[in-house]
Amino acid sequence: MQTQAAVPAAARQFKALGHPVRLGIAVRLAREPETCACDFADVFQVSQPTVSQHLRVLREAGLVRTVRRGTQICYSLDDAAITQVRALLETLDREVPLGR
Amino acid sequence: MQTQAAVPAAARQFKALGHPVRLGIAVRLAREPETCACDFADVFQVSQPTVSQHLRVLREAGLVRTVRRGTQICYSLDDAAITQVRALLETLDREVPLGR
DNA sequence: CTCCTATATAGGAATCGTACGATATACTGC
DNA sequence: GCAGTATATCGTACGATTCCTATATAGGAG
Repeated sequence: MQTQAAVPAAARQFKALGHPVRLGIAVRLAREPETCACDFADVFQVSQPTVSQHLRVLREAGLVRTVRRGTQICYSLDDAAITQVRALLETLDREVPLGR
Repeated sequence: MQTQAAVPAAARQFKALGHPVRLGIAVRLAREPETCACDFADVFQVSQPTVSQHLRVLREAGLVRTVRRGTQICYSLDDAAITQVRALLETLDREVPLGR
């Protein structure tokens, strides 16, 4: 039973996803892994430092990984972390299906 | 494809779950539906008004429903909302399983 | 109506989050 | 080395969040 001790860590992850720009970044990374940081500023209409800061929040929550590719840095979702968040959310749900 | 427009609404829900007390309340409500508000103050070691405020955040995010039962007010998770959050999270996950 | 319990709201203090412009760091290519 | 591009960090302003105490509101019992 993870349910008790996992709460603070999971709360940090939910918090990280709790901003439209960061959730938007996550959604985009799901569709297009290894997206480089520079692409987000245009898409979300915020400055480069703001993007960088949001990426840092996601990184510190363990939700994304990075790979340097020459001068640019490419971000991807950390599948293990996403699965973990999903797992907690499933414990909240009594309408279990949705399995796709 | 909900993915685009659903982001701001979902971000609000993630944000609501992004606090240890509120996530803790949600976890507890999953195990014990119709828990009355007064029970939470003891469990989470915060004052009654603080609990009330956290419950308000959850309510305004659409994550919980309330039922008045005499002088006390009982909270339950809104299963539809939880399922919705889960759905968005599944679009982030490539390791689909976990279906229980 | 009065008293008691349960919950919500108001007000305020401390802290955190979010955005920006300016600047620093890191890599590439010459 | 220097110049250019890509990211990160610094500094800072402003608004939001979180928690408390004090107070208001709502319902039940007498």
